[in-house]
Amino acid sequence: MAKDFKDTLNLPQTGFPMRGNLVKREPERFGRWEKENLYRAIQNKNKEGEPFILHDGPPFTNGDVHIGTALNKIPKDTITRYFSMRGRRAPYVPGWDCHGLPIEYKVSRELQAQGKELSRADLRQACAEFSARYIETQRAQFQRLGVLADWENEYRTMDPAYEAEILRAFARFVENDLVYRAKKPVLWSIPCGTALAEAEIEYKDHQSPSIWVKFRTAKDLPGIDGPVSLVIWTTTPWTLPANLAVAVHPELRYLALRGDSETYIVAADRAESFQAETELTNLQTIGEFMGKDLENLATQHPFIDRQSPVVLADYITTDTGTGCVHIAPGHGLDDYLTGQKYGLPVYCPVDDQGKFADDGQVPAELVGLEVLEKKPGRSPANGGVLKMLDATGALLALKQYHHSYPHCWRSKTPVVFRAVDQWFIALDKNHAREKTLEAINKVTWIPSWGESRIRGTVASRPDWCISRQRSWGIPIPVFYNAEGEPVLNSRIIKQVADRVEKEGTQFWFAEEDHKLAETFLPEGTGGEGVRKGLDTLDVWIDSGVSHLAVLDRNPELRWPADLYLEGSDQHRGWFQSSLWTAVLSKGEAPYKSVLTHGFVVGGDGRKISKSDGKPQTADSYIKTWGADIIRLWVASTDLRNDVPISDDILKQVAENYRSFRNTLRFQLSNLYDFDPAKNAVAFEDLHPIDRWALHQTALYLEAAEEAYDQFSFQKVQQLATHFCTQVLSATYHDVLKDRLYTLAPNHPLRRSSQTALRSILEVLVKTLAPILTFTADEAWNHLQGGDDYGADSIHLQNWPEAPAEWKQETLFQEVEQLLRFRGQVNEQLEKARQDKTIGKSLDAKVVIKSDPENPLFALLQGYETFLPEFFIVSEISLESSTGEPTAEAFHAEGVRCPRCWRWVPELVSTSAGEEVCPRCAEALSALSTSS
RNA sequence: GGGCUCAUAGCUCAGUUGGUCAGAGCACGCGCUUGAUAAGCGCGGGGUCGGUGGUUCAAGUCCACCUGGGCCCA
Repeated sequence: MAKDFKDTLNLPQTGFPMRGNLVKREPERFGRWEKENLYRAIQNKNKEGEPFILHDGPPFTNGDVHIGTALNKIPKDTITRYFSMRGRRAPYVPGWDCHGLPIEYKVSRELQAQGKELSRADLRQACAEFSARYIETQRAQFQRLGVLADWENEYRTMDPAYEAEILRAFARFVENDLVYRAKKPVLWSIPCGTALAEAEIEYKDHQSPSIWVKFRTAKDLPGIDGPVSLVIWTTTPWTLPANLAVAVHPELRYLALRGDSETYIVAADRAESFQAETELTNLQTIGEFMGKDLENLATQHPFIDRQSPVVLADYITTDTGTGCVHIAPGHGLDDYLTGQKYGLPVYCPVDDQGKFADDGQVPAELVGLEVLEKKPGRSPANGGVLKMLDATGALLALKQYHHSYPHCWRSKTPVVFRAVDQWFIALDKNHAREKTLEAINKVTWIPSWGESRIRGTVASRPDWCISRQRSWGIPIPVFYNAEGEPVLNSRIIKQVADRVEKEGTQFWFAEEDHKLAETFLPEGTGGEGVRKGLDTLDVWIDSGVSHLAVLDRNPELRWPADLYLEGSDQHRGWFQSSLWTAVLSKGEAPYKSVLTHGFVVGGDGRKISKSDGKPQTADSYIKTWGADIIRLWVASTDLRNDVPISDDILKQVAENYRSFRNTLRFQLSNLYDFDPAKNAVAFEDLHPIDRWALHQTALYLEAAEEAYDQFSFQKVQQLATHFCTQVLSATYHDVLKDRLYTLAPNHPLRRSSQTALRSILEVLVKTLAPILTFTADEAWNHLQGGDDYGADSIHLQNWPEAPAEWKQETLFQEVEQLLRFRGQVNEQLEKARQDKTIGKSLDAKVVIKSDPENPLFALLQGYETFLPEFFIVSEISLESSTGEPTAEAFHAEGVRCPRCWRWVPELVSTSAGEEVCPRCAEALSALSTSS
């Protein structure tokens, strides 16, 4: 019998499945968006809107999309979708960073494994193909994340037009006289005759001679009789001919140790070890200084007629050595920087072949000796230096030293630090640094500490070294005459740029030197022996001028950008390189605001590394969870900090997703017979509970909007979760079921609720759309036509608005009070359930007793007829008593209606001879007359 | 080692200018429902707010130091 009644109910109906099957179905939906060119349609919709320009930072095209890259791309998509719904013209032009060592390195390795040696031009071709391949891969992977962008007009730093812009920017720097040439130490592979980057270095165990060497002070020290020496320790004796200084730590204590005939100065913390290693006995401490007291003291080079001053360096540690450090600015980065501070030359007497040069300073005995080891541990240069030290008596001790030492990945030989001519951009000329710091002031940094972070990097960075001894990049268009003098000229660079615009940079590498010189050099200045430069530009220039190459050139965009959005590592990287190039060329920052996010870490809060075998590509997560789950994960976390990911976390996100999905599904399924045009109820006729729900919806919308405006997606997610689980599912929807299911389809109360539900669903689905792009679109189509796909996409809709009338403060406060009391009622119902007095709450009658003067009681009385439905019980009895209102639950009296399951005093017969409650009888009668 | 930064229930997070702020959701436990059902509802147990020491009548909330994590440098 009961089953028959079930057929007379208005039970929910929908084709919107409970389970999303995201992994399988999302790609279909994205395919549709592509086919219908949804991106373009959105741009057309907002053609007249106020622009909001998010400028995309280009990812490296050297592998699959990392989950961390997804963390960057998803918020960008969310933001542009949100602004697009708000009617702003928010184009999203994605880009790719194509040049650079990581790619060149990978390609070189692959070629090496195949036993191939390619020319520079051919290697570049292979790199270009590699990059192009990964652009295809990554684009598909980004699209799989639901990223809707102008993929037809994406920018690539290896596009000829883009490359030309890089060169034009460079030409401007040259024009402004900012580019200069100077030596700087780089890692150098002697057999390969080339500079190496950190990525091309392998660390291996190595045995080096470690030596303790005396640097005698040029003058005697006051209070100390006889000769005094600072003792340095080094494992690279061959760098001693290039020694120009001895460094000490300003804040370390140093001791003067008296031996038989002379005095040694070493750090106090190293004195014991010094005595042990040098086997000097009977040393007595006769003096003590702070390192800073020694500054500028002159010492004599042990075997060259030259003085080496004492300088200060705060990177000195007391882990090894003597606390006195041999400084050769041409042979080490620290040494170089220290040398810069003290105005020391960058002296490097070792030539390209790794031999001591005959420069008039290197002792004749050493000239021509090779640094590279002939046999393990046998470097002719080291041997020569040791001999000289021995001869002058400067060598205190010699020990073999085992340590990890950098080796060339290709030749497997130890690398050396060696100063090479490089190109720099001067950052202090024309007050560029001050201007840049000023520009930082005008930018909005989110979070605010981003400002101090970039300020620190900008203030402290040395001049920008822009040349790289690499192949895969933009050539620095410079010529060298027979004497090795560079010809750097903005006019030539611009001419090269014009040709690059037509055919790319490949010709520079493919064509012979003299032919290039004939083309670009003024007549008569070419001649014999002219060489083209083979250095490439630092790739940070490539991406750093994107605001010029993209924002300025794409007519849909504009300069400066409203927003840059990248990981916090980019304060030193792209944010900074873009800032400098913008200030140097336009005098202002290229962005109005900068939003940064943290990094993906594991569930334990530690960084995810390849070695612990956890998945790292975005695809690996998409394959098991689907894009909307990953997008919701992004929206669930505090992006400003580290963002943890783990299976447990994603499981939790998936639960959260299901609660959204089921909320949408409940609303959709209860609107199956609702046509707003025909069935909508006027606002003033809506039932109080429906108006309360609309008030809640207005509050939710307001808050969600504010959160979106602040890019606080996490807050959106929390608001939406609370709205769905608490406001809707646990309260509003639960209360509504009785009237939605059991009343006649056209009953005013049912239509009232459906009217509200429809409005609420629209707000909910739209506010979720920027995050749950696929699911929101799916739900929207079901709402429109009752099917998976429709002509209309949620992403073409405008942001919802809550009519002012939705806000009914008085009524809202009343219902909120009732809700608080509902908590008390639920406690009593629970008690009755535990006592087995009732099962479902509809089995209950609730007696509420109170002092009749109590305002809450008065309120309850005002809503008396609604209370059974509101508390989801069969009967409410309001009784006078004393004190605050209290509730007590009993089993309901009377009989249970087999149709609506409420307990009523008595059942009535229908025309069909069935026994139901009067309300159901009415509903059944309405049904039979309508059918 | 330096710059910036984070640390609240098992998990993701709220906690404005210091004083009922120790909260939410999820997970977990116990029930109910079987007319949102690989769903829904109710109730409940969980935290000395990373640690130590200060400032204060009063501190997750301010200060110092320490521990651990992250990004970037060295």
